[in-house]
Parts: sequence; C-alpha cells; structure tokens
Amino acid sequence: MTKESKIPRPTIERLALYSRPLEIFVKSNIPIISSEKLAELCGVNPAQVRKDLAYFGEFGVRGVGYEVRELLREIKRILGTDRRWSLCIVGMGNLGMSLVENDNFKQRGYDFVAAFDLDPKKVGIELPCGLTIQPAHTIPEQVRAVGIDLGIITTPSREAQRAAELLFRANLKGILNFSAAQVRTPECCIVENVDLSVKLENLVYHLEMLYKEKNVTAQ
Amino acid sequence: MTKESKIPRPTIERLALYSRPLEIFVKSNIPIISSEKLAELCGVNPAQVRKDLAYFGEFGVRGVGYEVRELLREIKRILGTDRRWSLCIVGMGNLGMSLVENDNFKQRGYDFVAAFDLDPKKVGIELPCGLTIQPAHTIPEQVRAVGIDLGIITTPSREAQRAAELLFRANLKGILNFSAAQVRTPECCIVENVDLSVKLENLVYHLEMLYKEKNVTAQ
DNA sequence: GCCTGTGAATCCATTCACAGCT
DNA sequence: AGCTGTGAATGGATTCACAGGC
Repeated sequence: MTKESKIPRPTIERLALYSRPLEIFVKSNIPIISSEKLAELCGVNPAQVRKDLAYFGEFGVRGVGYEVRELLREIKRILGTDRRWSLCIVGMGNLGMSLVENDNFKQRGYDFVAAFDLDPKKVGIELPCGLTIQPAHTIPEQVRAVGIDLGIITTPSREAQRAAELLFRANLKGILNFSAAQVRTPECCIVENVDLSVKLENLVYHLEMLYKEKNVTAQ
Repeated sequence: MTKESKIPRPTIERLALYSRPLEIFVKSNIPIISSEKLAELCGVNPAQVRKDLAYFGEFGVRGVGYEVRELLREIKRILGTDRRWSLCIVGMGNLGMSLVENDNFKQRGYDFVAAFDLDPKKVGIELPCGLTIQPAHTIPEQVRAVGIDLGIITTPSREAQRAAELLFRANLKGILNFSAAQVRTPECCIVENVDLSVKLENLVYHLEMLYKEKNVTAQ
C-alpha cells in the first residue's frame, strides 16, 4: 500500500549497517552526524546514505546533518527493531548452541525462548542459558503457548526442510536458515539464508583473482 | 587480465549456491541436469543460471543439459574450492568455538589450523578438535610457520579492528568478519562481513511489511 | 523437439550534480 | 558556507526471446 513496498533490498541491509556506528555515537554523546561521516564509517557513498534515508522521510537538517539520537530511533522504527522479538531455534549442534548462548542477540532485542532438536537423544538437555531442548514435533504447540516471532534453523542440511515445515505449520512467517539447503517455502513466508560456506567460497574466489592479478601463487 | 575480472558479484555467490544440489546429484548418480531444474532448486531464473555459467565457458550441451559431474568440477575450479584452504580464527567465544568444531567446513575443504584469542585467560585452553588457543600477538609468526590462507574474526566488535590488523600484519589477504564492526582494510585485502544481527534485522523488516500488507499485527 | 548460449530489452541500484534550506 | 534531498545520468544485473546445435 505504501511507497515502502518498493524500497531496494540493499537499502534495508544498509539501514541495519548504519545503526551500528550510530549506537556508538549515542553512547559517546555525539549529537550530530553528516552523511559523509556515516558513509565513511560504513564504507559506502554519501549520496547513498542520503538516498537510503530519504526513502523514509526527511530526517536531516540541510546545512547541518542528522541528529544522531533521532536518526537511530527512526531507523529502529523502520526496521522494526524498536521492540523485542522472540526466537526459537531448531537444531542444537555446535552452531545452534553458540547462538542461544550468544548475548549479542539479547542486546539487540532478540530473545531465545525455545530450543528444539529432531534427535530424541538431544531432548531434555538443559542449556546454560536456562532453556531445555524440546522435541521438534512440539514446535507448533510451543509456538502457540509461548508466543514466538521468528525461527532459526541450524540443523544439518538434510533435516532443514523438515525443520522448516514444522515452523511453517506453527504459523511462523520468518526464518533464518543457516543450513546449506534451500528451503521450499509457502508464498507468505520469508526465509533469509545464511550459508557460511558460501561466504567462504566467495572469499576464496576473490582471493584467487587477487593472486592471479599479481601473478602470485596463494601462500 | 582476464574477462573474469568483470564477473558480477552476485554470479559468484550463485555459483556456490549451484554447487549444493550438484553435490547431491553426484552422490545420487544423476548424470545430467538442465538449467531449468537447477534454477528451480536454487530459487533463481533459468536464464540466470545459463548466463552465470556462460561467463566462464560453454559447459552445457544444447538440447541436452549440463553433465552434473563435469559442471561441479568446473564450478569448483572457478571458485577455487578444488583445493583445501587453511583457516585461523581469532576470538574463541561461543561462536568461534562452534565454528572450529563444525565439521561442515572440513567437508567443504577448509581446515582450521590455529585458534587465537586476545584474552590471556583463554590462552592455553585445549579444544575438542585438538587445537590449543594461542595468544593473538603470535598470529604473524604462526601464520608464517603453519601456512594459513584465511582468517576468521569472531571477537567482540570492539576488538575486531585489532584482530584484523594482526591478520593483515601476518600478510593474510582474506578475512571473514563475524563481528558487527566495519573493519578498516588495506587496499589489497578482502574482507567478507557476516553480521548475524543484520540478517535478523532484515528478516524483521520484511516480516513487518508482510504484516502491514495484511493489516495483521505481529503475533 | 529440446535445451543451451547470448544479444537486446528491461529492470533495478548507485552515483552525480545541483537546487533548496539553515 | 555547508549539508541534505532529489531528479537525471550512469552503471549493473536480470530477464526475455530467439538463434544455434544436438
């Protein structure tokens, strides 16, 4: 309905990026920031910063810059991070464990409220954070009982689809998928994929290019 | 020097994506795949698949499709994942721990050969994988001694720059940065950022859009 | 007939450059 | 004078549509 429907995807990604230095500036009581400074800190073009922000309103003052505190508040409102979100996670291997125990998430407004695993042997284990691993088939009832906003998949690839379907069945609309598998989703759901090996492979490709350019062999 | 210098970035990302189903097909002894099928499995457009591949050569047979085994081999060669890469990691908190212990990486050709931390209290701890946590200031000598290709940063944000500088000083050219901090890099280095909260914030934004469209409130 | 490879067309995103406000 | 907001220009990436080869 709104013009917010045709915001470039990369813009959203950058808004989250901008909020990082802004948080630091709020703590340091720096009141004003220019698009140039913010751009530099985030490694983007100043015009890009201004355009990104202008999609959502006029947050700056010409000749002056942006009021840090206000800008951060606006960005949080836009992203939806001005409230807390509750998460559940499926797949309590190493990665899953490290995510529930990671308190960066809590600081940023995300609360893990349930942990699941498909493997019965894992069920019942109590985690340092206080949660107890639940069997995955109870996802739908737990989501209803506890109220959960988002699901995270940290299962092995072959189980990712099953995990996803349990989450969909529980009527969860947003999933962060750490498995290497592409998950088939109903239209109305949003899946964000984070394949860590893909990231490494990107890095490796660009490194090789670098070495070729310089006619140097890797290590 | 080569035409490979102006390959679209997204193409590289997708090549890694394509390799996932191909690996499964190799295991299942499926000999041929069409761009349409591969596209469907990866959630992209078939023309996209063909164009991505065509940047690097003519791997398919008209009227037939792509030979799975050969295509996978070519993609690996292109990405540089046809050999093993050795990794070190700085920052042995929960996330760092889970990454070194994660054997997905080993399966994909990445070997952790050293683990570092800036905190002296962490130094000396022996990890289940066999590595012992080393003090971060020894990074340069270790990299030289052991031969390391890539660095991974899993420190808290405030220490990310220090970690990065130690890695650069050790002459490492590629870094995967999991911290929320933007790292200042020398020209010749490649840093890939993976900020997990950015991913969550994207998800949250798109979810809110979804709810607004339907005039439904979250949960 | 079928499916790849690819120029042309379209769509999207970034950057420029300057008008407009303080 | 300084910095934002924004139309216009540029640059990239995706998709179309069909020619080319099996």
